[in-house]
This record gives sequence, C-alpha cells and structure tokens, in this order.
Amino acid sequence: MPDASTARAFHVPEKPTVDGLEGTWAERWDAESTYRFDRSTSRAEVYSIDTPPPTVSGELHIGHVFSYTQGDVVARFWRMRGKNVFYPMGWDDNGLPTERRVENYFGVRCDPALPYDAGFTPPEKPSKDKVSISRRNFVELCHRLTAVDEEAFKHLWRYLGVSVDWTLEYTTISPEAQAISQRGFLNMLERNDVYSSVAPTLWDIDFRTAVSQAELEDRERPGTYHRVAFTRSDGAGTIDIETTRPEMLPSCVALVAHPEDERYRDLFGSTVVTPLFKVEVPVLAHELADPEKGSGIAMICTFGDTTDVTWWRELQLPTRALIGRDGRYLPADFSGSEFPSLEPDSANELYGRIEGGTVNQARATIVDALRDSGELIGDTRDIVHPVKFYEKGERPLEIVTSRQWFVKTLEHRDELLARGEELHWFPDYMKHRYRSWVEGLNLDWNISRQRFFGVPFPVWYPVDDAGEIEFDHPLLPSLDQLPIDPSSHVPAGYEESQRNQPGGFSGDPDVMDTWATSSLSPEIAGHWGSELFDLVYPMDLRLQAHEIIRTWLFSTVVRSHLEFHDVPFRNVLISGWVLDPNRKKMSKSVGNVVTPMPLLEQHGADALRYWATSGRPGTDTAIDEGQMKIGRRLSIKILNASKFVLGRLDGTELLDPSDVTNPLDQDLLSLLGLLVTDTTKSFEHYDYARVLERTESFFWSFCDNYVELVKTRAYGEGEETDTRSARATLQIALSVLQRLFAPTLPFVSEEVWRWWHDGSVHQASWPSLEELGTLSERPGSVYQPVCDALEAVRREKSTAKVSQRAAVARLIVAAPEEIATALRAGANDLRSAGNVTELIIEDANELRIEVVLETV
RNA sequence: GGGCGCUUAGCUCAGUUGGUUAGAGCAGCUGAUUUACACUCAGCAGGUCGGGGGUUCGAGUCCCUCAGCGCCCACCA
Repeated sequence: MPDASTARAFHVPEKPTVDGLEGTWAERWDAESTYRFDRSTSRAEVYSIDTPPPTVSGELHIGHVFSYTQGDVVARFWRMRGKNVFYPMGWDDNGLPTERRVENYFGVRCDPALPYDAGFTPPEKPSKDKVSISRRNFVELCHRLTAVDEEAFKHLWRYLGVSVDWTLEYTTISPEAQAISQRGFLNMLERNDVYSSVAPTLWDIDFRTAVSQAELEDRERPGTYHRVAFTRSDGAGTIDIETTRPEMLPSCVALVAHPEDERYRDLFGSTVVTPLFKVEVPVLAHELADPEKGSGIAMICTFGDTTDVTWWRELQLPTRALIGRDGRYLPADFSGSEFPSLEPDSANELYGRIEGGTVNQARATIVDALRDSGELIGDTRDIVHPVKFYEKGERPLEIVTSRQWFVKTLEHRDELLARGEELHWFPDYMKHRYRSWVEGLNLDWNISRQRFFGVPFPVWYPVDDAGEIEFDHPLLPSLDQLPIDPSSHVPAGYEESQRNQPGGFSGDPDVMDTWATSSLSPEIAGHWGSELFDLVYPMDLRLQAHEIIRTWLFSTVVRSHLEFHDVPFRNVLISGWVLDPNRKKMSKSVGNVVTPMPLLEQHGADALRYWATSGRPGTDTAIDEGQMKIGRRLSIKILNASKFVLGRLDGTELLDPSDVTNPLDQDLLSLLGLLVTDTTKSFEHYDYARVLERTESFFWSFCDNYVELVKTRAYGEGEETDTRSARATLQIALSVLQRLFAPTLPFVSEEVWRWWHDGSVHQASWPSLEELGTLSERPGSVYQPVCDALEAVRREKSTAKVSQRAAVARLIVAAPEEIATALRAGANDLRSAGNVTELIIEDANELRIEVVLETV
C-alpha cells in the first residue's frame, strides 16, 4: 500500500454515526500533531499559506467559515500531495473595530489625558454614559476581551476542522508582531518610502481619526443644489456657481472652469468676490472642471471634497481650512491676512454665528444669509448624489488638515501594477479588481490613525527650547529595542522628566492603521528575521475574499515590493461572499447576519464544509441548508458504504492490483483512474468544487452499481480468483475514495480511514495511478454496458411496481459485439445483482434488451 | 463614464479545446421495503440553454449586438 499508515485488523463500529466526530478527531489531531509544520525541510518541499487574520471584534460569521473552508480544502490536498504545509493562523486584534467592541462591551471610552488607575474595574453593566478611562486602562481591557474572543474563534476553527498548525498561532498586537511592524516602518523610513506631512486628510469626525482611500465608500445621500452669485471685481456683473455645500463658502479660495470653456475663458486671471464673506478670489482654469455640471464653473474650497484637494495642490492655492477634528467650525478672523475680507466686520459677525457649530448648522445659517443678501439665485434643487463615507462610519467624511504618515504608493504605481500581473489569480478575472484599484489611486497610503489600541509609531521628536516639536528630525530606536511605545519609553540620551518639555522630547501620539500591520502578515506568520522566514516566504498561497483586494491584498503587495522587490505570494485564491437565502448581502444593519455555530451543531462540520466547497472560487454563494443536508447525507453514506465494504473484506488481508483479474473490476479501476487524474488536475488549479462534484458523483455510482454488482461475488460465491478480484477492487477503490474525500470532508474521512489504518488519512498520500495497476485504454467499456443492462432490469421492475429483488425469468440482450463481450464478462454479476434466472446474450447490430419478469 | 461577472429544468448549479438525443442534486410524481444505509433504493416527469444576428458541415460552447441582474473602479462641484 502506498499509504503513510499501515493496515491492520479492521475495527468497524456496529452503528457508525457522524455525530460527535468533530470533538473526537480535533482532539486526536492535536494529540498526534497531525498538522505540525516540520522545520527540518527545504523551501521546495514547503507549501506556505497566508490567510487573513480575522478582526477580533465579536463573533466570526458564516463568511469566515465559507472562505477558510475553501482554503483548508486546498491546504489538505497539498499536504496529502507530500508538501510540508505551513499553515498558521492569526488574529487581528488591534484597530478600530476592536476598540469599538471594547467601548460597547464595557461601557468605557479612552481619554489619553487621564492617568492610569491600577485599581480600575469596568462597570458591571455598561451604561450609555461611557466611563472615561486612561489609555493604559483602555488597552488592558482590549487585551482582556480579545483574549476571550480569540479562544471562542479558535474553538470554532477546530470544530470546523481547519488544519492549521496551532503552534504557529499569532496575533497582530503581540510584542513580536509589533516589533516586526515597527521594523518594517523604520525600514521604510530609512529608504524614504514613508513620510509624514501636514496635509488635507480624509477624516471621520465621529471616530476622530484619519482614514485611507481604501476605507472609503460612496453612499447615495440627498443633497441640494444652491445657485450662488459671485461679484466680478471689475464690476461687470456676477458669476453664478452651483454648490451642494454652501457652508464651505467661508473656505472658498478660487473659482475654476474648464480651460476650453468659451463662457469663462475671458475671466481666467481675473478675480471675483465671494458672497457674504467678501473675500477676493481668482478665477482659474483646470481640466477637471466639467462644463456640463451646474453652471460649468465651480468654487474651490479647502476642503469640500477630494477634487478640491487636487485643485488646491495643482493650482497652488492658499489654505482656508475651517472644519476641526470634531466636525465643528474653528475660529477664524476675516480681518487678517488668512481670510482677507473686503468687509471684515460683517464677515466676522456672520462667521461668529457659525463658529463652534456643526456643518449642518452652518449650512442653515449661510443659506439664510444668502437668501437675505439676495445672493442665492432662484430656487434650490434637491438631488441624490454619492457622498464619501468611512466604510464603518455614520456621517460623511470631512477633509481635515493634520499631520499623518504616508507610504509612497503613487510613485510606484507602474511597479505595483506589474506585481499584480506576476500573481496567479484564481479566478483569473479577479486581477481586474486589483488593477483598477491601483490605476485609480490618487492619494498616498495614509497609515496613521489617531487611536489608541494599535501598534505605535516607533518615533520621538525633539522639542526645541521654544516648546515647538521638530517633526523633521525624528528620534529613532535601534532595531534591537523593538517593540517600543514612545508614550512610555524614552529615546536615547533623554530622561522621562524631559517628556513634552522645552529642550526635551515628545513621542509620536498615533498608532498604525490595522492594515499597516496586517500587510505584514507573511512576515509576522513567518517570523521575519528567523531562519523560518526563508523557508516560507514568499508564500505559496494567499487566501482571501474579493472585498479586501484593495486593502489587504494591495497593501501586502506594496510592503513586499518595497521591502523585498518581490511579490508576497505566488497564488491568490479569492473567495466570494456569503449571501443570505434571498441572495442579499449580509450586513449588521439589515440584521441578516448568520452566525455559524448553530449551523455547525445542527448539520455537522463536514456538512458545512460540503456547502462551502460547492461555492466556486470567487463566486458569491447563498446560505443553503439544503446543501448542508446533502453534505450530511453524503457523510453518512461514506460511513455506511465503508462499513459494508470492509465487512466484505477479510480482516487484515491486504490485496493489491495484481489480484484484480476480472474485466469488470479492472474497468472500474480504470474509471477510478480517470477520476484521480481529473481531481488532481483540478486541485492543482484550485478548483476544489469540481473535485468534490466529480468524486461525489463517482462515489454514488460506486455504491449503487458497482457494489451491488459484486456483492455476492465478494462474499465468496463462485471462483476464488473472482472473489479475490472483487475484494481487491473494493479495497483499492474504498481507499482511493476515502482519500479523495479527505480534504473536503476531513472528519468522516478520518473516521472511516481509522477503521482500518493506524495513521491519519490526512497524512496519507494523495491517490496515484500507480496504485490502480494496469489501466484500460477505454475506461468504462465493460462497466458501462453492464450498468445499462442493470438499469433496464430495474426500470422493468419499477414499471411493474414490484420489488427490486423480484426475480427475472429471462434477460435477453442483443448487442453489437463489443457490448456483448462486455456483458459476457459481467454476466455473473449481472445475474446476481438483478436476480436474473436466465441470461441470454446475443450478437446483433442494434442494441435490444428484453426483460421478462417471473410471474408470481 | 470605464471595467468585470452572471443569465441553462420550479430552485441551486455542472457542462473540458465547438461534435451524437443538453446533465446532476433538491423539490414534484410513481413505486419498493426486516436493507450496509429511511439521513434508504428504483423509476418517471420537467429545458426552443436571456433576446437577436453572424461564423461553421455542426454553437449552450466562438464572434457581434441588445436586455436584465450583481459587483468593482472613477476627479459625483
């Protein structure tokens, strides 16, 4: 036998069941280290896998089960194929979602200004009024809750049978992950791949943090066009613009129209005066101005939207930013140089009414004032238009000027596109998503977040004698000091007492975006800096869902390209979404999110895996309990068929292909050979769904036709060589089928395998053609005609509404020579399976089958 | 506006490089029944392959076009 384990006396239970297999085998696999990665290996022997560290912020959902199962099936195939599979598991336990969960779970809020309270205990029941606690207390609660969540996640994973090596478990907030993340950052800083600057930044006013382009989403929102009159400085009348954001008027720095626009061409270079605030601004030309939109001329404000940022940058306009980090209006003086109003008193009076207010309040005030001044032209017009939101946010993003760290992506666009082409995508068309994302980049990647539970930037800054922070001369730790927290560690040459003092130092207050850390998942999982890393990097496989191509996949490619001038992984397996039974996307707000544990307990892990494996790569798939039931039924069939076949076999006797002498048996193995070739090829192309489909289909035919045909022969009736041939075929076929099912249905496959083997099926070798002996040139040429004849017999009995065991007095088959020969070879089996008394096979040109039932 | 995918039986989906009469499961219907398995077995019925055009001896499959659904990207004032 080619199997890794040895056969021995069979132990088949009286009443096999699929219930409880998950607990039993998860424990055994742990105890036997079935999935342990062997470090004494070479890169060529390794198959390494990079899976997403799920966000630890509550419960895993069914989408995780779906995606990870697809990856696990592939992992199990390569393991059986002889690869040394490196399959770690990580948890992404820092970042906003985790903070959000901790705030709600304990009823707390982080206030970095507060001192640490060593005796703090969170309220027994979280109330709506959140308790403010120090950063250190907050981080402690984060660690406490994520530890609990991670145990629950791990339990689910083992129950599902994900074949990770749990000794390789990692978390993104662990000291090692932080050290790697900080090392990656310092390397980028040294290479000048990352920079900090004060710049307009996409800002969520509720979370009070910057967000990156990748975290944007458009949502349709109602808006209103207001037509507003600007006065020409030359006194030649007014120019109307249309805007949905009249509240940005005090931030206006210019008007802009298309360079070719006849209507405004003569105005370029001239100036106009803004309504209400009476600030003189230039009229400029830029190609992004759309003559079709509104009146064809737009106002540029700092900053109403991302186009404003582009115009501001490219036209080198002044900054008149007025919206603060809390979304409220900052103080401004219209008599100064920053806001040079021609009528400062009235401008300041009006501004005084909106200062400190929200955007909505300001809009109402300004629209009223425009109406009063006569500068609002005509009626307003309600529209619905896309507005940019943080994907987890509730209010529209503002653009706020702040200091942030950016990774240079724009200047590497072409190289990043080329890296995308280097990857092997499954399905292939998913590469378009990567490409269109990279082509559409318009901002460098902002990796700093003004939050608390994350990897800190390993940077301090000197504070000059005047108390100003010198951002341009950061103080850096050495690599062997990592990880560090600049808010509690002190840079070399300074004392803690000098923190935030003139002549002292100040720590960078921000933390890294969660993607900035998870973009290093291959480095973290592979322990960058150790010998292990060279064995596993670049990874062989990245598994993930399509929705995070622009975030996780993109950012991982960026980091790998900048650090190693290579791709981070060779193959990308993209999974689809799980849709609810009505084919709608699941979301918390709709309330149609399904948690997997109840389904797992009801149907069993193999059944859920069966459903998940039926979803092809990249394809969105609806939850379908019907599919799970079919998976469960298949598992039970595998138990029963294995029990039956092993019951036909003689205890310990191991047979091999040389015992297979009967033409029907040889043909069955030839067909099995086709299946082995097909499934192997499919797996090599990550088509796990096809493997299951083909194997399942073969298996049912094997049970219903082949086993029925050779039942009596295998019992020992008739010639001894024929009995031996049937038993050898049953044994070989069963062994192959159990192994073909093993990646998809690991629990039931392991159960039946262990009835007759000592080792695990998951360490057995993937079936090969060699173990099937000499294969026919024309597979199916014997088996198929015999099955057809058997089917004719069954049809006759079914039509006559008699038992399938009813006797057939005479079965007459007239057939062309080849078929007749096949039937003669299978005549004994056909007779016994059909309970046929007299079988007559004649040569004829046309196939003709006559079934004469025995009259009672 | 640009791009990608999907459209095959009531439902969920297979259909390899174009090749006999288009397949499976579920649901439906008709039966069988001390059986390895009722979480069973056998059988039946159900489709002008989204519409139109083209290439070809031959198209579910290739090309063009239209429509519907879903998604991705976009500088939406």
